[in-house]
Amino acid sequence: MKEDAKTKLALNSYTKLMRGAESVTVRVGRKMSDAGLTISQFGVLEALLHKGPMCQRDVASKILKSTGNITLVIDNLEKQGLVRRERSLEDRRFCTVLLTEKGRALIEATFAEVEAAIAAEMGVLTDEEQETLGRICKKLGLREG
Amino acid sequence: MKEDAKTKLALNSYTKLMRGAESVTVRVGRKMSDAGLTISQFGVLEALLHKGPMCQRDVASKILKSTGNITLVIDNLEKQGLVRRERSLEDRRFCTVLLTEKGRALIEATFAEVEAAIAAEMGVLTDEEQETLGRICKKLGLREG
DNA sequence: AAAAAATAGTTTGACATTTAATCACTTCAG
DNA sequence: CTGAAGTGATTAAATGTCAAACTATTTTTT
Repeated sequence: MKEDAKTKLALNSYTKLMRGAESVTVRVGRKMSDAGLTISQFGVLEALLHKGPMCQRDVASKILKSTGNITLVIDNLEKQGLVRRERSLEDRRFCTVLLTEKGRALIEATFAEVEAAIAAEMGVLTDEEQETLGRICKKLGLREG
Repeated sequence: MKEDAKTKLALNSYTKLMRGAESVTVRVGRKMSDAGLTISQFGVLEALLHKGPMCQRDVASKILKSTGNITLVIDNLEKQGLVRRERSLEDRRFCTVLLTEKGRALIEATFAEVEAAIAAEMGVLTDEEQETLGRICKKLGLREG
């Protein structure tokens, strides 16, 4: 294959990848905003639900965002009474972030809806296509840089 | 297949799709920020380069952003002298957005780099994988809602 | 022609995001 | 023990993002 055609193929599949991912993100994200949560807020609550309380640094790495960002996201969640900060006593640099009851109820309900939405989105693909997509995307994500 | 396993498969391929897309976006985006452009700014300049001058509404739909957003992005590009607005004389509601010479030079150089980066990213996949990925992602992007 | 509807763009307000600077606290070396 | 270096969190500044309200202009209705 000529270099030119190779580049064309790459650009083409890149564009479809981005459009497809964006498309799914928007539609799934709607479930989160219906619950009054942004994507980041959802990510934080979901991490706390499934991994338990953790410090902000861990939250940040879990949802792939900067720690500066997390401070603000957690500020906003705290204002809504969905999470609570606890300054660690052993090492006072750390904050442990915990779900409140209200936060737990909200994320449990919302997570179920989001999960259903994801299943519906991916459901337009056959099982085999989903497996293939997963395998190919994993290759794309592996590289460091 | 049980419903539960189906959901699991969907969540799994969804996660890999998002991680893969994010990963590629970050690495390709680095080429843009090296040129002092944000992803949105790059998108606007690229549209103008390849489609010619157009009004803001068309720019917005081209890069899938809101018109309120485009106003700001173009404001910032204009400040940097990369684009120019011209209020249409036939219908004064429209602004035509044009590349300046400086803008054209910058986007031509940057586009070449980005194109190369995309080719490199997608190059970890075989040609067949790229075709398959494109086909599957297209299915994901088609639905409305 | 006047009123109503539609359209392009702008503004505003709330949140997100990154990078870099800074603060608070802990650890470690001398 | 004390000063330096390291680490978690916060803050600040710049940009982006959307939705919703608003302005200006044009088109459509009546």
